[in-house]
Amino acid sequence: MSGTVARRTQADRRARTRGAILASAARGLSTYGYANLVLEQVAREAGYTRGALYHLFAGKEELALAVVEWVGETWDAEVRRPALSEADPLASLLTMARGHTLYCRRDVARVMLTLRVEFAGQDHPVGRAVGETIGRLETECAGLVAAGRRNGSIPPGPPARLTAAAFVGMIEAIAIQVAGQAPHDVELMERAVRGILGVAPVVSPSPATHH
Amino acid sequence: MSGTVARRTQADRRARTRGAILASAARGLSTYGYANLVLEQVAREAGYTRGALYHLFAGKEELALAVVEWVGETWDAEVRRPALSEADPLASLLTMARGHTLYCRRDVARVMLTLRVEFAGQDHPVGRAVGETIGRLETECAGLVAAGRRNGSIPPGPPARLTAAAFVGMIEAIAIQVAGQAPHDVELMERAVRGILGVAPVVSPSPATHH
DNA sequence: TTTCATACATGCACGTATGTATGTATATTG
DNA sequence: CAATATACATACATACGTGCATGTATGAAA
Repeated sequence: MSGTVARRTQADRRARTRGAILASAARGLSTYGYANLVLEQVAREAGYTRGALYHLFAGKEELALAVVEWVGETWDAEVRRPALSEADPLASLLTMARGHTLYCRRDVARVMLTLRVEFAGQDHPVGRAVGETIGRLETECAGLVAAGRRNGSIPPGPPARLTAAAFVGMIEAIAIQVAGQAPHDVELMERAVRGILGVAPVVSPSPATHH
Repeated sequence: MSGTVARRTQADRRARTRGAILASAARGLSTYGYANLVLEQVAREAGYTRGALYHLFAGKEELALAVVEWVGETWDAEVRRPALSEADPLASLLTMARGHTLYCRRDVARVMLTLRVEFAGQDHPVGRAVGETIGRLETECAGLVAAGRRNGSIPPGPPARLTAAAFVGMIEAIAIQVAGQAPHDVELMERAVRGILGVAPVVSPSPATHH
């Protein structure tokens, strides 16, 4: 009722705190990775102490898992679903790459890459969670590649699953590498995707152009 | 003189031990990263204890720096120099990408990527060393891109420096993503490089081909 | 307004990994 | 073969961060 924020319900308070800590943890994981992440700092940057953090999350591992899930959901909504709504498989893949480029202009975007690299050689719940998320994405992209090849929009090439793996790893790398360098980030991303899929460049590759 | 290894000079002994620890540390950094690397394990896998390690290296940081230098040198000899000996800039870039793909079939290859990701957001000597190495490489690749565009083998596109950054980040990612999946790793790598550079695919991209 | 539950803060115990100091074996020099 | 330096092992001190237990304040319910 009142315009002020003075009167707040417990549930709202809890959710707000949880969100702040989650966002802080996402930034921290992006920047420092899991091992170097110090919970004291996470809590302080969110405006709380470790007490609040341990009240809302069972521990460091649960916190990281929650961040992974959170980032995964926003990525799903902002990148994956819009891409899948395209009619053509090739268009879906290109839209996904473009969307990811825009998504990566924010700082939390590195979370997945950071965690995946950090836990690549180990058997850790957080690493598994990231791996499963990426794995599902790869499977889906493999389906798009296969469909595109069937309908002729994508020429044949290496196995769809492997092509999809290269596609996912590549858009992750490029997006971060050239993040924010608009408009070239999108341009380079599209070029790379077309390259991986074996689709010819949009601009005439012929040297006969007027110049 | 004698064929046995029983009689060994101190310098030789030192160098051998140093090499073993360096190799072990490289594997460890590849797999676990810097923060998760535990020196006890590094020494043990090399056949020594932490005593030997601390006798040869000032500490964890110096060890990591030595690994970075060591990996950088092998990469320089096995990938960069052969690539630069190509006549055409485009050929150089393609050879570099191919060479890196083969290089990444070994386990130590991840070292650079792992460290770069881990120290991306921080100001750490090891991170700086990696960053400088990659930076020099990017500068060199930017020169190749510019040269290729001048002589017409590479079509125009985003700024050379940015294109080079995307190139380097991408070959790192793809090589690791599809490492060892011969022969598709090389195929996907070449496709991606051509894509980034805007060069048309080798196989006829025209839909008019016989099918 | 009294009572309870929940959000959050503070302080301590524990494990773990680094770095260093000390001890022992192997190689070099006279 | 003595004497010394160097390669390496072992033992200890220290720091740091997590997890948990306890204490305090704020919102809900009677």
